[in-house]
Amino acid sequence: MQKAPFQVSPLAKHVSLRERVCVHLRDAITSGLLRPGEKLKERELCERLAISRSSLREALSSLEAEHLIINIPNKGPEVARLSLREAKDLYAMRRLLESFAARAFTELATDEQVQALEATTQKLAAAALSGVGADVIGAKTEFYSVLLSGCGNSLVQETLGGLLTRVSLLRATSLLNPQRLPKSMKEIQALMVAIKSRDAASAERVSKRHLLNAERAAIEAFEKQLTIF
Amino acid sequence: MQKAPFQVSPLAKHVSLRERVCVHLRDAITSGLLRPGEKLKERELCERLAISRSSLREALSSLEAEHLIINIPNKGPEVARLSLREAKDLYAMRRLLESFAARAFTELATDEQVQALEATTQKLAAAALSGVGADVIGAKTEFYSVLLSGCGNSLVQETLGGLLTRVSLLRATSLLNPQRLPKSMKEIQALMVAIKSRDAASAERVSKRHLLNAERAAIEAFEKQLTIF
DNA sequence: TATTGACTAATTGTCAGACAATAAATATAG
DNA sequence: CTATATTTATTGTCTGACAATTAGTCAATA
Repeated sequence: MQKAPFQVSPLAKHVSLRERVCVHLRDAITSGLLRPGEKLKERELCERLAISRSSLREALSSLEAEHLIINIPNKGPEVARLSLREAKDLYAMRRLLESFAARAFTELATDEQVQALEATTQKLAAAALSGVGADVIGAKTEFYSVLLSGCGNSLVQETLGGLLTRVSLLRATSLLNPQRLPKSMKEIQALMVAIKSRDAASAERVSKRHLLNAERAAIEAFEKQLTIF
Repeated sequence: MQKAPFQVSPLAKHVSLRERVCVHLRDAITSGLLRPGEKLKERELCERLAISRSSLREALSSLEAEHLIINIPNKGPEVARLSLREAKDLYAMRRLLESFAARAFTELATDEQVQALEATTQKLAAAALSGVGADVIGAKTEFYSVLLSGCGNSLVQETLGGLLTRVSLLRATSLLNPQRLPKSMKEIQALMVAIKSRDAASAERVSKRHLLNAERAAIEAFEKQLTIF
């Protein structure tokens, strides 16, 4: 080695097992591998993850605090399910935080960050056209990652990130219809325009409208889904 | 020297021990019994709470997810400390959520709920005059309890509740100066007026202004505190 | 004196196993 | 076929263990 690294990569083993388990389960939930309402048996999970019950239960405690799972006393944890009421509350709050983030990003982001956001928007557009669901989800995640990290408020960043994770609980119930995708895409591009022209007030407005539409579509799908049963 | 040993209240046997420990530690933190930066030794806590390490660590996992404590790898958990940056972020988000709650309460609350809020406001005013800190804190907690439970969005209710809990981390560092109390009180009464007259837009405005002032005072105290060292 | 280094003690992260309490599943009686 | 009794599975909690890491001690040396 020419020169020793100034700082050895702080990743990997120095991350506690509990944290790694958290991440793993979180991913499994958002990716739909674990579905809402699915029961999580401790013993089974321990075996599949090759960890002890202590570590698993600590991770579950954290996830429960994030509302990704709920713990039913003496019955055990299961993947959280969103009721219509909760979905509405979630969207209301998301509207609040996300329009704030959009405005703040417009005001604070560096030109490079705006450019990076533009890049993810184009990637998202491409994915939307290609019709590959996984790509759309990935691009959307990336879009929000850039937007949130440039909003200048890491609390909002984290909280909104958590909300988006929970929204993915709806996806697993296929409540986000691809039918809306083109319209949604146009709204996001409108937001991008507002951001590029550094029009904060407009960005906030456009973002709010976008989320109102998204909520309406989700609620509609939700109710349609309920009438099936 | 150890303080008086706390003990987990034995009430409600059907509530898990982990949950009771969570509540207990949360109270200890918000009440200032455990101060920001204070180290939490597992063994010691186990003894004082008379519980096993498993239960304690599960509770700590939850509290860490709430940002009430932070876990330093291989060193153990300690009560969270708020940086200036974090305090600012926190106030920004609080402004967002609390003004929303004020507006929503004004629009949605029943007359009984408005009356209940009015009652807590008067209790708060009395406490402010009496000058007993604990009473003020108690009344304020009650005020927010009524306000939030009437805002029609339990997610906002819970999230904002969590923020308020974290704000109490500043109190422990005596960053909330009683000097501002009279002015703060007037602002709250102005909010109450807006709510009683069912003027939602005004309630939102007044709430926002109130929080801007509160933030300014907190930041000022924060910086003054820093210059001491 | 201050720095280095080695030794010791304390604390955390993780595991394995135990057991009572509770819920689910099954069998048995009416 | 319903209702009760019994078995079984699973959770909630406790105890004890051990390696890995950190903190504290203290002597040796430059």
